[in-house]
Amino acid sequence: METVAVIDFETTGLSPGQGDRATEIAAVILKDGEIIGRYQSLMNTGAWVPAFIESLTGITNEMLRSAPPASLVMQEVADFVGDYPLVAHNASFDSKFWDAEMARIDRTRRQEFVCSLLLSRRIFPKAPSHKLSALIEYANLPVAGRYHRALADAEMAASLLQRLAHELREQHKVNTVSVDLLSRIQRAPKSQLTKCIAHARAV
DNA sequence: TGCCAGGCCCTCTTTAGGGCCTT
Repeated sequence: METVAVIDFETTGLSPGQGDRATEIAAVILKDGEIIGRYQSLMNTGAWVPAFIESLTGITNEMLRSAPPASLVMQEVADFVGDYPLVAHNASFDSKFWDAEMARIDRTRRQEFVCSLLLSRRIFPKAPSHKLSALIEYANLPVAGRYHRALADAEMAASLLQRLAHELREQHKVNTVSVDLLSRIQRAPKSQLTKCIAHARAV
């Protein structure tokens, strides 16, 4: 598989459209099955973190007061991931925050997102749940740290992505797992999934 | 005025509803 950047945001809530902001970002560069680079930073946007979110993530308003400004962090992480395809667990969430925070520094995303949640639903249809923590346990992957902290979640999403690629190669006999194939699998209707994988197997 | 996420996916579906998943 090509080199990809697996990212994870912690935020003040669920929707940038409703005023929610990022509080932490992590990105890991995954190349040839190994993490070769890590970026992690809290970021100060001035937004208030609700008590529930403080409890969920362990990221407090006090911690963010001394964090670097979001504009600096987003410049750094954008430079760090470059043009590598981005991967996230439930990418519809992270892509919204990525695009919203990038727009604030007048930068635009060029690459596509791959979603490990959508892929898991297709490749591990029998998993009891497709939330990240449940999939880590289901696939017997190591817990990288505290859930709901950006670097730990990004590292676990990266190991999950590798396991999904392994499953495609071993169980579905796909010779070459590419980002393009993953993109097509995550978009494939269930009725066309077998056909999609069979086509990839022949390549 | 009043409400306030939104995309995916299943099903007792498609003229819809509700659960999952992210914080």
